[in-house]
Amino acid sequence: MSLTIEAALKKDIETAIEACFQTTVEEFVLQPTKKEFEGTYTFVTFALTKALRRSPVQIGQTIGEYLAAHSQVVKGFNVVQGFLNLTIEDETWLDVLSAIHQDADYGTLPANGQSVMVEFSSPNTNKPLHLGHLRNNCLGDSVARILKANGYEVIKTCLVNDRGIHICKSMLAYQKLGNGETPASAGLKGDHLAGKYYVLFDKEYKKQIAQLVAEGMSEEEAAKKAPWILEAQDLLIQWEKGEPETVALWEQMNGWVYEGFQKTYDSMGISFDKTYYESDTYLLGKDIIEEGLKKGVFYKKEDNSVWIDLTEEGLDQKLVLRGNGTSVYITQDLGTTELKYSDFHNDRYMWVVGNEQDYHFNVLFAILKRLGRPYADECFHLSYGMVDLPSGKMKSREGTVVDADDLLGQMAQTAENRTRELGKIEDFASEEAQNLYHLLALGALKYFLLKVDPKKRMLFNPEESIDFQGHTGPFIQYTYARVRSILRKAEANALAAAIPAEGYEIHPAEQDVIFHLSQYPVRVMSAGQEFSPALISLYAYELAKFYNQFYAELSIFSDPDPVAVQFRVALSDSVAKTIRHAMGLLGIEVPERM
RNA sequence: GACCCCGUAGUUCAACGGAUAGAAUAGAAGUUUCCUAAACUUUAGAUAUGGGUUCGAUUCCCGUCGGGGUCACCA
Repeated sequence: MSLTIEAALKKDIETAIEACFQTTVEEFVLQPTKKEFEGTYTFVTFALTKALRRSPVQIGQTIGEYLAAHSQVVKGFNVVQGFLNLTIEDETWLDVLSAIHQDADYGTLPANGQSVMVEFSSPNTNKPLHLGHLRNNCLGDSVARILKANGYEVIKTCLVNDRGIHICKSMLAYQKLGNGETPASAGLKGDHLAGKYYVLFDKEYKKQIAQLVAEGMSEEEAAKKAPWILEAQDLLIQWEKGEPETVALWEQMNGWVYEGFQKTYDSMGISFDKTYYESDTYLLGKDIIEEGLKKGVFYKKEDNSVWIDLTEEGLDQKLVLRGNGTSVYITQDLGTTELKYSDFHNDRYMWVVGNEQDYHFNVLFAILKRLGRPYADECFHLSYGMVDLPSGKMKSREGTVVDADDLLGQMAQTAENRTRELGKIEDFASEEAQNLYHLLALGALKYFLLKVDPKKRMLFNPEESIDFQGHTGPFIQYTYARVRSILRKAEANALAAAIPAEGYEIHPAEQDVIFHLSQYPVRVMSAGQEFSPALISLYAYELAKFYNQFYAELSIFSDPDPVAVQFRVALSDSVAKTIRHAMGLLGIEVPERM
C-alpha cells in the first residue's frame, strides 16, 4: 500500500486530467469531504475552469467517470456544484488499516539527519513558577517531542536567569526580614520562600516611594532613590565583585529555588539535556562585539558605547555594549547563542519565549545575519501569547498570579473527587489511585494549555476550574482506558486482532476511524513544520471522538461475524496505539483504567 | 506617537482562498437488562465595522472602532 490514499489519488487525478483533457495541471485542491456529503476526498474543480474551458460540473463529472473506471482506490463518485466527491474501495481501507496495525511505531517519522536545539522554560530564580511558565514549559516540551517524531535529533536546553537585580531584591528582603528562615523552618518549597521575599521587597519598596513622593519628590525620582532599591543595586555590585557573604547568600537562596523547581519539573515530567546559567554566560558576547567592530557591522560612539544600525531591516539603532564596557541583554544572547553553537553544532535553533520579546529576537537574528553566522538563517523564535487572567496580566511581584504548584494540586483534587464519584477504581491501592489523579490532572492541564494555537494569547479564569469533560485531556484519556478495556477482554477470550485482505464490508463508522488514523503521519509532519502542538491536540481529540461514535454504534464482541470481531479488535488496537503516541507528543500519559 | 499581534455562538477554542462557518461548555430534550455514561444522540446560538480583489473572503488588501504588546545604557 502506498504511503497514503491521498498520494495515490493525486497521481490518479493527474493521470485522469491528462487522459481526459490532454493537459497537465500544476496544482490542485484535494480536501477531506465535508460530512454532509458522501465521500472521503473531495477534488475542487473551480480552479481548473479557465485552463480547461469547461464548467466546474463538467470537469467533475468527466474526471469522476475516468477515476471510477481506472483508479484502483476509487469506488464511486458524486458531483455537487464544482466539488467532485470520491468514495474509496473497501479493499483500500483494509490495506490502509493493515499497514497501520503492523507499524509498531506509527507516527514516528524516519530520522532526517538534522539536529535542533529547543530552549524553553528559562525561569528567574527569585520566585515560583506560575501558569504562564507552565504554558512555556508544556509548549517547549511538546515541540521538542514533535520535532523528535519528525526525525530530528533534539537537544532541550534551559537558560536559567539566576543573576541580576530581581534576584538581589529577594536577597535584600531576606537579609532584612528573613531571621534565618529556611524552607524547612517555614514549611515552604524553596522557590515559594524566595518568592515570598520578592513580594515583601516590592511592598516595602512601594511604601518607600510613597513616602518620598509625600515629601515632595517626583514619582520617577523616588523610584530611583528609595533606600531599598539603592541597597539592592549595591548588592548586585557586591555580587559581581564576588564578595563572599553576598555570593554565599545568593548560592543559598538559589539552591532553595532549584530544589523547588526540580520538584515541579519532576511532577510535570519535564527535563532538559543541558542547563545554562546566566551567571556563567552574562559576560559572554564581548568578543563578538570586537569582531563586529572590526567587520564594520557595529560602530562606536564618542562615549565608547557600541551600536548597530538596523534601519535597513526596518528596525532601529540598537545598543550592543554600554559605554562602560558592560553587557546588555542582547550582548549576552549573542554570546550564549555562540556558546550553544560551539557546544552542539546544531542545524537549527529554537527559542520558546513569549511574544513580548518579538522585537528582541528580530534584532538578535538580524545581528546574527549581519555577522554572517552560519546558523543565522536557522534560528526561530517560537513566540507564544501570554496567559491572561480576567483581571489582566499576571504579575509575580504583586501576587496576582496563578501559582503552578497550587493549580496542579487543585486539579489533582478535582480528579480525585470526580473519580470517587464515579467509583470505577475502588480496587486500586492508594498509591495507584494517587498516581491516576496526578496523571489526570496533568492531562487536563497540559491539554488545556496546548490545544490553543501557541501564537494566541489565552484567557484563564481561576473561578472556573479546568474541565474534565468535552474537548479535554481526560476525555481522550478516558477513551484510551475504554479501548484498553476492550483489548484486555479480547486477550482474555483469545480473540486475536486480524484484518482480512478483502471481502469485508466496512461500516461508515469504521471507515471514519480508519480515515482518521491514516491522517496521523501527515499531522505529525505539519505539527513539526508549524511547531504547533495544537494540531496534535486537535487530532487526538477527533480520533477519540470518532472512536467513541464507532463504539456507541457498533458492538465489538456480540457481532455474529467472527471476521468483524477480529477486525474491530485490530481497529481498536490501532486506535489505542495512535492515541498513546499522539498524547505522548503532548507530554501526556494515558491510563489503563480510570 | 511609531511599529507588531489579535477581534468568530453567553464563554473557551477550530476552520491550506472553497460547499450550509466546526467543536466544547453553559441552556433545552433524549440514550444504560449489552464491550467503562469522564460517553453517545437531538436542539438552539457567532465572523467588530465600512470598502476593495476573486467564480468564491472568517482567511488577502485599505480604512474605522476595540483589546494586547514593544519602542530602556532592565532582563
